[in-house]
Amino acid sequence: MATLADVARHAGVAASTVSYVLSGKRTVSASTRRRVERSIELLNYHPHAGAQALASSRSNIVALVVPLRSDLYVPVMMEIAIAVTTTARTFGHDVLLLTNDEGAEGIRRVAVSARADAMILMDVSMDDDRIPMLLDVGIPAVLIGIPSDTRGLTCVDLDFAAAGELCVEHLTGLGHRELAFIGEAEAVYQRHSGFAERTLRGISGGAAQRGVRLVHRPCEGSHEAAAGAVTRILEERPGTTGLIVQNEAIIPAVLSVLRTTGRTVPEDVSIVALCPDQVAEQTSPHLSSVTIPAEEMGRRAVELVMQRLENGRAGEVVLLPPALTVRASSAPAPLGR
Amino acid sequence: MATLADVARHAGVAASTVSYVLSGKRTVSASTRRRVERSIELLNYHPHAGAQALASSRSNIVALVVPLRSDLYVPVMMEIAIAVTTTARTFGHDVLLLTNDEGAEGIRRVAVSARADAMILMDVSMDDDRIPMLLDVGIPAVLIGIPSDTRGLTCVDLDFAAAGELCVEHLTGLGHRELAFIGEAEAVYQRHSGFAERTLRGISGGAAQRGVRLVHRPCEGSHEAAAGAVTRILEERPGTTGLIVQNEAIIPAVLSVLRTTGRTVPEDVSIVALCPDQVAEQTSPHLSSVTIPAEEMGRRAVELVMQRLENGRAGEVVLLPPALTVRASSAPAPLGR
DNA sequence: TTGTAAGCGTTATCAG
DNA sequence: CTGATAACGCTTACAA
Repeated sequence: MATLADVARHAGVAASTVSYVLSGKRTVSASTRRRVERSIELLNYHPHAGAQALASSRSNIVALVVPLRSDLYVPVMMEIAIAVTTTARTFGHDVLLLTNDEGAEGIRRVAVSARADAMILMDVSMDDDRIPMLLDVGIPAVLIGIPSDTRGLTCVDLDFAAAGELCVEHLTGLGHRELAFIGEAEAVYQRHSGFAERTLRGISGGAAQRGVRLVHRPCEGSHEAAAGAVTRILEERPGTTGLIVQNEAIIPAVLSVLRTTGRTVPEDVSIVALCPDQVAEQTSPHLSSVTIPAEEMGRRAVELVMQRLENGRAGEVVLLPPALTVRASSAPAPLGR
Repeated sequence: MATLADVARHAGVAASTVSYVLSGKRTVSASTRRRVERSIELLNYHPHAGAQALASSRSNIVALVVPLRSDLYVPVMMEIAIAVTTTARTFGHDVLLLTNDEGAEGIRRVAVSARADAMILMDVSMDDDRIPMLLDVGIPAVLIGIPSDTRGLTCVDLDFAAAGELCVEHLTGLGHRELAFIGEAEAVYQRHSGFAERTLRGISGGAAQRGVRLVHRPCEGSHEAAAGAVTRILEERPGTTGLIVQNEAIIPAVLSVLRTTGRTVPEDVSIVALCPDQVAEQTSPHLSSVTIPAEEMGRRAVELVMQRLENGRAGEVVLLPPALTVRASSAPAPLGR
């Protein structure tokens, strides 16, 4: 492998000049620039990442911490991870993948060893125990998700409260007066996942404000759990005509159970889902839904973290406004009874 | 941040001694070791990753190239990625996430800049254009998936041919004489995805060998596509009683369509899926299936690549034997007609 | 068992 | 506009 010194010698310039040609941090005359570039080409030179990291104290790596729980919807995680990676590349950064089983210790490890110069965290809970560590080591970071105390933090997330309320608004606008919310697994609420709590809050608030009835049922990812939840809702509140579903994994199961029990969507029951568009369009009928803007969340997270890397200041909280797409699963509430 | 020199000074030893205490590459007397460790603790010392990489020409990073297509089943990809990451950690390595949109160039970039010292590739096609680059730059690599020419390569994958044949064997063993195989999207075959081709080959061969009829229908991920495929199969071959499904995304749709058209599973039609256990157990009825051992594939890939990093030699191809779990979706073929 | 010292390949400061 | 050169923090022969 050719080194910078080799290139300098070959081009007949100083090592620093080669470095500056590469970084553009000072002006270089067109002629020497050309000579240097030619030598780089000829010698097939590529800077050594480790040497750069050492000399510049910049690794050009951003770490991404992904959850390894299986009770969250994987495709959204993956889409965020991919958006983070491709966006990071546009800033000349690579992405280091960390799993959450290392916990706060993983954050320390990567920060203190200077393996990464910034960090993005997914699946943030209201009182996330990684946050103290983050603030302690002082690495620029962005959270995808919003904890209860955001002081000194930069966060980005879908405005899940508004998203929940939007679902309620849509259904009540269609005349539905009894709603049910099939949410995430109980464990998700128990660990105070911000997005789950906020969604619930938005839905509850929206229902209260509009004077419509609401039940909330957490639900595991299995067909059986979904069947149980739907059955119980329809037994306890037979007047229920509007269903809001947040656990993407059980969407097919919910539809299947409704069909089995003789309810037609949307004539008897309307459904609104909180899920990626792709999921909403994979069922029959296609679901009216508030999309999870995974790509945008990943992209914005990188943009924010790069900004922090430049001018240092933190404290921004970006809430992405929800958008509801009406598809075939929601319609005016059936008349009378 | 404390440096190794700081620790050496504080402990009253040479820098090299500190280094050797950390790496264990030469014996250090218990007493000085203790002194050094105490200083490390006290000064809260952590080695600088870039400096280590420069001095040792080892980055302790393995790059993982993930596909960004959406026509492959994402949860499997994610499970592999997570298994790779956690296993890499047990070898003291971190994982750099690369997306395939950088193509072969991304491989070169990471290899020549010494950003990673090894590489794992997912979603390998029979004539993958990244392979020449891999051999050219000479970075130790492991493919998850098996190309047609494996010379000089190390690969690991489920034995998809055997898996396909196992499905056929199971169904014919139950007396089914007319089978249909609902496969991956057309595009997957067109780019010669190894796993898709091998599965098809295993199924075709198994069917021919046992003298049973077989149709193969590629299928996109949408409900509509699945409905179309199932409908067409049952129209053209009304005697079909055994279904093999490889595209995990459409499993709910296939079940839904069968129910809609009045066929009961497994009384009228038996189904065997090639999918993760989790997916097979998320439907009603639970599906008999050959599992995709995602965790094992990721883990083995890392083990193999670490082995290559140590003793250099390549050339191993590891085929994981398939295992079929009988659940509620397969039963003896209906009698006569 | 331990110390010395020469790199590793860049960056960035200081001169010119 | 360009050149020299001292860091950057660690590893690893080579000596002792």
